[in-house]
Formats: sequence, structure tokens, C-alpha cells
Amino acid sequence: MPIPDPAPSPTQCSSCQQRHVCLPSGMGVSDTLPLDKLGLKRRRVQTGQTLYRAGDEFHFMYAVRSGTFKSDLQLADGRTQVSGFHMSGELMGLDGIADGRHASSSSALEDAEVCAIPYASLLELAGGSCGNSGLRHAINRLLSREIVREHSLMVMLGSMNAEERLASFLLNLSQRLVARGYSASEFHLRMSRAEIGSYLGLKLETVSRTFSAFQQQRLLEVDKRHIRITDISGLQRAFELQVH
Amino acid sequence: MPIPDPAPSPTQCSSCQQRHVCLPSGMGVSDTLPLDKLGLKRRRVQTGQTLYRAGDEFHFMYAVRSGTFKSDLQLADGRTQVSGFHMSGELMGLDGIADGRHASSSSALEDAEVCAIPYASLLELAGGSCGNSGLRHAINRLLSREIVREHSLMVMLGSMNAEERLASFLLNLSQRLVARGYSASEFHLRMSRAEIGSYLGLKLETVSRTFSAFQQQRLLEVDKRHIRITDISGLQRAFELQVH
DNA sequence: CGTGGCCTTGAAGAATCTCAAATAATGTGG
DNA sequence: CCACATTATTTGAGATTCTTCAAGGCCACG
Repeated sequence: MPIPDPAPSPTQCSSCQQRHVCLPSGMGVSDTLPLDKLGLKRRRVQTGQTLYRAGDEFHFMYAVRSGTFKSDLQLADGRTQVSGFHMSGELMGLDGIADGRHASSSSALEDAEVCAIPYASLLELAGGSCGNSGLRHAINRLLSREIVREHSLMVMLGSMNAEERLASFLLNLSQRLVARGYSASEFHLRMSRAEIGSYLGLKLETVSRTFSAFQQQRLLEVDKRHIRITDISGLQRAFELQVH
Repeated sequence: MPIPDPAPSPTQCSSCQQRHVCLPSGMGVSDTLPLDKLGLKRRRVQTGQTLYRAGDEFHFMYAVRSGTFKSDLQLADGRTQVSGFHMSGELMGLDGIADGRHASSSSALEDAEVCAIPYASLLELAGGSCGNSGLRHAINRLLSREIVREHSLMVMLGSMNAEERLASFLLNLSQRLVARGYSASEFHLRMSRAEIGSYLGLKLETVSRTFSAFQQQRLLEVDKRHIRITDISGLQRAFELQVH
């Protein structure tokens, strides 16, 4: 029962609150202004609703305006693996450029809103002014950043134990929340234990046990999805890879 | 004892053997021709030598002309994790765009040769003709493909057991070799058990044991680094994720 | 022919998973 | 507003997979 999206007024990148983390990030003002010409449409997505599915034709990248998303990959046998959580200012759907179809699915973990960025227009804009290398570089950088983000994920999955993975996950969340003006030490998880587990390559029971272990070590206070980090540096120690 | 690189004559993309898999891949001829203007320099890299290191300033992307490379990520404690193996036509160094420094290191597993692609020139070329959206799209697609490639790695590391990982690795290798005109079923591994293990998130002993297990199951014949796949579809079954 | 690197194999140990059950939180329909 | 079904989370105990430690073999190379 998808509810038709209302169509709010177009959005200007140059005056957007998220411009420092979003698409315009790192671009000079002169490069940012042309982005306003895109006349980005917004779209609301309710909790649990899907923004796009793996296999869908790729036409838009999406920038999170508010709320939280998860993206997941489909495995051959139908199961899924969470490949990322996305908060305001972060871009989603970059994997669709590769072959014109989305390679992952994205759905909202809470009521959310996105900007839909038409890829074709962006491509045009990046060359149209016959010298907008700032925008071209910015786009490349965004894609490259996604590669780097996945690098750390690979390291996590390939070389870390359960405690290191969860600590790394929480510290990363904390960092991104701070960048958005929220508390570094106290926050509400938008995702379930199962989703965290899928993301970290662990079973949900292991995630739950590791939360309990951190609590016993007085690193965290955990009340369901409410987290309070009581010992950040201790957590950072847990995150540092142990030498075996 | 690095040996100074000879400087062979510049290379033309439009007439290159690798053009169908490399940078020009998927571009029309009209988009490919301008690439020749880059006047790409080649560089020889001997077995074991490093092409670039994590932290080095990023100026070039590299296309493999011949030979095989591995790239690896540095962990906080100094250890490394292999993040990819690269063969002819494949691009390396894309993670450096993100912040102007290489995020991984690359070294040759056998004597090799690369084309060095100056990023700045490429950026210029992508807009200079005031309408070269084909090239812009091609660059984005290359970056996006790298994202998709890392997706499958993440699935492998997050959801597969040792047999599935090794089977998936061998089948992927086989596929890429076929695309280059080599045998699908018989090939020589350029990397050690330890390097395979690092890539697959396994210890070298586990890799070795899994090779032995495949041999006992009559899926492979293994003689050190020489591999003969005797039952491709059996291997594909092992690769398909088991439903537990 | 000895040395070092790489690979294989065994046995014991550790980490994580599976299965199971209890509890808490949430939503539903009456 | 309550009874009930459903979902999320925690925790325990045993099974499984992978790792660790250790030893030995093979091969290339000086």
C-alpha cells in the first residue's frame, strides 16, 4: 500500500543545511551555485518503506535530508545483507551507475525525507559550463569516498572479532552523530540487533552478547536501543585491533 | 633497490588490446579517441615492487597492461589485508580520489606493466570538449563498478563460510581469465596461500585445508599454485550459499 | 647440499553459531 | 482498556567452524 509521495517545492543546494556533508561538500561556492539549477525534488519515505530495490533502473542518486536508511545487498539464495546505514547528508544509490540498475536496495528505518538527484542532469551539469571541473571532481570524490567507506567495512569483516566490530560500529555512529550536532555518547539506535548483526557479519545473538559484555566492562549502558557510552577511550581500545 | 623505470613510448587507448575492459570500456569510439591525447606513459614494475603506497599523494590511476597486482589495506596496528587482485585491463588507485592520497598500496605479484593515467588530465579531458558526457559517465561507471566489486567482497566476508569463499574466489578468477582468452579450468595462481587467506578473511592453513577438501571432493586438482577445475558446476554449487 | 620460503596436515583450543527458552515490548481486535 | 498474538531482546548450553600451535615435507636457489 505505497502512499503517493507529496511533491514539496524544489530544494536549493546552496542554502541547504546539509551542504557541508552532502553533494556540495568540498566544492567552492562558485561550483555549488549551479547545483541549484537541478531543482531537486524531495520525497518522503515512511518507516519500513523502500526507496529503491536492487534491479530497479537507476535514474536518481538520493541524498538523505532527514531520517535514517539502511541499504542491503541480495544474496543468491534470497537472503539479504545490510551494507550500510545512512543518515542526513549522506548519498545513496551510487552503485547504480555501474550498469544502470541499482545493485542494492534502500529502505527507511524511520520516517525520512530524501532529495532525488537525477543522474543525467548531474552528468550534463558537470560539463555544460565547459569548465566545471570542480563539480566533476566532487562527483568522483563522492564515489571514491564510498569505495573508501567499503574498505573499512572489508577490514572490519575480514580482520576483526565481534567486540572490535561492534566497538567500531558504535564509534563510527557516534562520530557521524557528533558531526550532525548530536551527542557523541548518548543516542538511540534506529536498527535492530539483527540488522546490526547482518551489517557486522555476526548473528543477532552475538551482537546482543557483545552489548552485554561491553556493559559488564562498564564501557556502555544499554537499554534496548538506547545507548550511553560511558568510556569512549575504553571502547577505542576495544576497537584497536588486538595483536595476537 | 628500486630500479629506475625505463620510459617507453606513450600509449594510444584507441588501439590498445585492453580497450574493451579498460578505461574506454563501454564508450563509443568518438569518446575513446580523445583519450589518445592523454599520451599515457607506461611503467614497468618488477615482482614484489610497489606501485604506490597508502598515504602517497594521489596523481595517477593505473591500468594494468600485463602481469598481476595485489592491493592491500593497512590496519591500525600495522598489519595489512589484501583488498584485491588485479589483472590486465583493470584499474587501480581509484580510492585515492577521495582525499588526494592513496588509501591502499599496490604491488606486483609478477613482472608487470601499467599505464599511468594522470587524474588531472582526465578531469580536464572530461569537460574540455564541452560535451564529453560519454567520458564523464565512463569515469563514474568505473568508480561505481569498484563499489559493486567491493559489495560482493563484503557479502563474501560477511555471509560465506570457508568453502564458499574459496569457491567464489576461484570462479571469479576463472571468469576473468576467460574474458582474457585464457582457459577457464586451468590456471596458475600468482598469489600465495597467505595472500588468498588475507583476501578471503581466512588463515592460510584454512585456505590450504579447503583446497585439500575440494580436491577430495573431486572438484579440483591442485598442485601448489597450479589449479585445474575438474567440476565447475560442483564448484558453483559449493559457491551457492547454503541455506542453514 | 643446506637453507629458507611455502605449503600441508594434525590436534587442541577459542570464537561464534545454533537451538532453545524466558522476558519484555508492541500492536491488534474485541 | 484488556487479552492475546507478535516481535525484539537476552541468556544458556552444546555444536560447529575456524584458528592456533606445532611438525614435517617439498622445492628453488645459492
